[in-house]
Amino acid sequence: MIGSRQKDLLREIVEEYIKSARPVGSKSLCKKFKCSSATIRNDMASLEEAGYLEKTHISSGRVPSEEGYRYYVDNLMEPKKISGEDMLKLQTIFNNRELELNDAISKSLEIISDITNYTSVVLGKSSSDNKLQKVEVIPINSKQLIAIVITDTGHVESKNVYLEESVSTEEISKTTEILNKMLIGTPIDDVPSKLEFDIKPIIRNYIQNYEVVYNAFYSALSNFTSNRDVKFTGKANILKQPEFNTVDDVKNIISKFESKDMVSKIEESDDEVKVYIGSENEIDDSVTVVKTKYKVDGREGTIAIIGPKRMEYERVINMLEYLKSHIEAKGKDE
Amino acid sequence: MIGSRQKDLLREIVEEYIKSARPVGSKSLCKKFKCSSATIRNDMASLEEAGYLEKTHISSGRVPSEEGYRYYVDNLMEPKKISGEDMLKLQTIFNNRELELNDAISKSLEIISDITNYTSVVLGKSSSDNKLQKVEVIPINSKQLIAIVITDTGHVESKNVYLEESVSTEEISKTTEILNKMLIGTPIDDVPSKLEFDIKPIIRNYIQNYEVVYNAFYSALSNFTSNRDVKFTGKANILKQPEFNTVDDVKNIISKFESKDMVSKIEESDDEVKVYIGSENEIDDSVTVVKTKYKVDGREGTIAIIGPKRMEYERVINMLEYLKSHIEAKGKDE
DNA sequence: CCTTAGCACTCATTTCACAATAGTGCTAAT
DNA sequence: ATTAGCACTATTGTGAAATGAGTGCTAAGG
Repeated sequence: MIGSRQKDLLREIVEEYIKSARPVGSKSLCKKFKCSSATIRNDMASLEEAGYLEKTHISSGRVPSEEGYRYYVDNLMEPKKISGEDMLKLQTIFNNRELELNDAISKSLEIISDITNYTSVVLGKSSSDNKLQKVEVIPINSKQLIAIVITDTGHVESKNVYLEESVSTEEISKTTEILNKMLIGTPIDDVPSKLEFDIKPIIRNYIQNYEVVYNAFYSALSNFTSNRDVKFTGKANILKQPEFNTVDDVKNIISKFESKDMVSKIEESDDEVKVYIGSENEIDDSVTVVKTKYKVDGREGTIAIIGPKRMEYERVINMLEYLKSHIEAKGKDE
Repeated sequence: MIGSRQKDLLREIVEEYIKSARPVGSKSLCKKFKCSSATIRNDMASLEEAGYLEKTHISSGRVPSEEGYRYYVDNLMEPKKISGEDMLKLQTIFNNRELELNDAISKSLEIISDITNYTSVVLGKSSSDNKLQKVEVIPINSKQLIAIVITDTGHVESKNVYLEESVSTEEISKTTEILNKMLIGTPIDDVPSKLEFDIKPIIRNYIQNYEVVYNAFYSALSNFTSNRDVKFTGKANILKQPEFNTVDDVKNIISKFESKDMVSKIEESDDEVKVYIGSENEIDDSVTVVKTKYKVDGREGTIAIIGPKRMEYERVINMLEYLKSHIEAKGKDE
């Protein structure tokens, strides 16, 4: 248990450190707490004992520990409204009806990244409860087709289909007809199994060279589900943060950003804005990831901000909340 | 004019520096040239006079200047075949018939980036001489449609269309019919002007609320031309090069990579593999960009390798040539 | 029991001097 | 044209000394 003045002290230290990026010494807090540096030092010692503060070396000022930030985020931070200035910059984007939702999201994150000097990430995918609305097949030549899948929410994806052997036009259109008849309304995730168990037996009866056709369509239609994309904005911005002041730090964080399995590391399943400090996230111990899931008709995804642990938490959390709500509002009236 | 031994010397110095990344001293070259370090020094002085060599400080060994690299690439480098090892790694990718061309390109560049520790870039766009093959329009609700454009080479793009006011289904399908009748076979670049001058007058006669419909389709169909995409692979790899050994160097090059107008900086219009050393390229004075344009039915683009000026020129040039020819070969038989 | 003044102590940072090293340019001799 | 010899010069590394910010602890006072 820590006392009430100690809470104030912890808050003050965290906020000061967020501003200055320098260890906070006892003397600098005297005026604010109207007491001597020795008193502050005593409280600091308790807070260190409790695990909320750390020293960089034996005679340095104090720096928040991971637990310190966590305590600050959970208990001390006062939920401010998003600042008028920040809001203004984001607003213009969402007021622009011309902009498509995806572009609006990208643009917003660009702005957030620029004004905060953190890195932002958007991960999008088509919602798994999308339903298939139509399959179009367009022949390019005797061995190549294009399959186009449209979902009920207006998402379109196309895929080239290569046939091992030539197949007649009638057989293709026959297959397409069957596919449409049987697949319309099917959730996109269920398409592969439906193809295998319901469609395959039927095609077999109608189509001569059914294996060739079936295989081609199977590979074309079953890859739609896992379509995700990670987009980073402002990788260079986070490097402006003073924590990245050695070559190795910089190289390390850039490599982490390039990592292949970023999707799984970023993806968030919680609707709230969540904060993952240091070792709580999978990217890197030296950063904090603030993220949330958004969901609008037909699409869902994660938006995230990556910054140093010494991050402007209220500001970032507020901006993400604001952004999430605007994405979802804009999504609805599109 | 520089003499024959001096050419050999320049070649030797460039190659040694490429290997070691350290200024090359006169003593280290005695055995190779069977003469004393003083002789080498004399020749070095001439080469420096001629602008091909530089010193990092008054008493350091020599380093190639930009002109030195240029001379090396143009006159001294002996065009080797691509090494068996390098080739093997790339071959397996192009032998895999499953892989789509775009994926094959990405994968190859990933490999090149990994084995060389340089950064690679692919910039793709649909070829400007593509022709429109079909326009599909699919209604989502009374105010939203999806327009799908397919080109003769099998490229598909879709765009959401928002109508300002509700328009009847018949009017939409009527418009679609007109569009298809008049636009099939039109080069994709010519679509906007054809819309304005040929189609608009016709729609006016058939469609009641023609302005709403026309505007929606115009904005949907005229944005297809400029669809390009830059994809970097291995941004972190180039940082392994010893030239990036200060925080500022690293931050600087990463910022350059993030720059918005990368498309124009990377895009190459020459079919040959071209080398842009230092200030010859638009990215950054400290790097060399080796790039070439590739062109296959329906698509064209640029592949590029970015490395330090101290780059393994023959190797990179060979790999790019190899890659380009394989891309174009694979493109043909798809 | 909480607060505070005082003091000894620690560690990071900066500065300076000094030696070692690797290279050059120049001159004079071959 | 080549080379041996020598003076000269930056860079790199090392170690010692000075500075400064900040702590922990003790003892005294509310």
